[in-house]
Amino acid sequence: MPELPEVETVRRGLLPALLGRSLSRVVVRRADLRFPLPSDFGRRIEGRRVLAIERRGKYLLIGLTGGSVWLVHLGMSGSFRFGADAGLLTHDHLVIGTDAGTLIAFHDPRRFGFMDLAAADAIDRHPRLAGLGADPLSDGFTPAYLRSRLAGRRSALKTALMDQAVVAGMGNIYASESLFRAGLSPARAAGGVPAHALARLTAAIGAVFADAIAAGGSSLKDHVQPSGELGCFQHSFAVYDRAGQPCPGCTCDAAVTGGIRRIVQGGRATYYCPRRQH
DNA sequence: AGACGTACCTGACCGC
DNA sequence: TGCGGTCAGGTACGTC
Repeated sequence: MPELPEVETVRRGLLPALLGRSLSRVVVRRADLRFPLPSDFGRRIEGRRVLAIERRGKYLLIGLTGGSVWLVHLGMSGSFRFGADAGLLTHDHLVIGTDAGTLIAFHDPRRFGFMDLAAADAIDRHPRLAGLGADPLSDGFTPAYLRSRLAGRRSALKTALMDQAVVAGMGNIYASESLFRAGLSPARAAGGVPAHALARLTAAIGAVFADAIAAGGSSLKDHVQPSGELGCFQHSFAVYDRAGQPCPGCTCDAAVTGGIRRIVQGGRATYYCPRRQH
């Protein structure tokens, strides 16, 4: 589930429950996520107060009193779940109780998620964050930036966009969606895209992410889903997982043209419209 | 440095 | 109903 828009939605959902609160009780039920939790993880965050919840790319940065930052990556299947007081589920690996009485579980069936603790004054040098490219919601994400990062790259444009050093927070779904919105073929050589097309792409990425966050935010009004999960919302995609269907606004007959095409790039599924993306 | 394949883990789904 | 194969929105790491 989690690409940038989902992580941002999770961040916003966690804010009212955690900001300014103490993590009064922390129970580690499974320490072996994608990587082992830091030693004494539970003891080291227990009793700390949450000063800030930020996001860089797909990483959540939860600033705590005592000068440490709790770093969270949701991996492929991680989520935070309210309502753990009604009972824990399989794959609730971490349970947090706040001084307001809220219980929040970190739930991750595939255990591709991971966490770390870092010193706040050295957070920029954290190995997971140091190599991240510009976040598309930041001022630094410009056509000129994208051009400098893609220059000389021979890989396919879609593959390059998913490199976290190029677009922090880009994932497989929104890479296809952004390229559709920009009218660019995912198979183009990344280094050969002209400036005017990169300007379109920069805007398309921003718009696709903004729309997805808006959709998440609106469906998150009650901010606890029926499942109790944060950040899981229905979102309709223009091309992703729609092979054979007509793309939005298409005038051609999908039965004749074949509609949206699915290809595999770097082992990942890519969806695009061969007639409207070049 | 960049590009590519593989590994990690569980669950859902499909065809037989 | 059961079983094997395939696929899934993530990153890291070894190798070329």
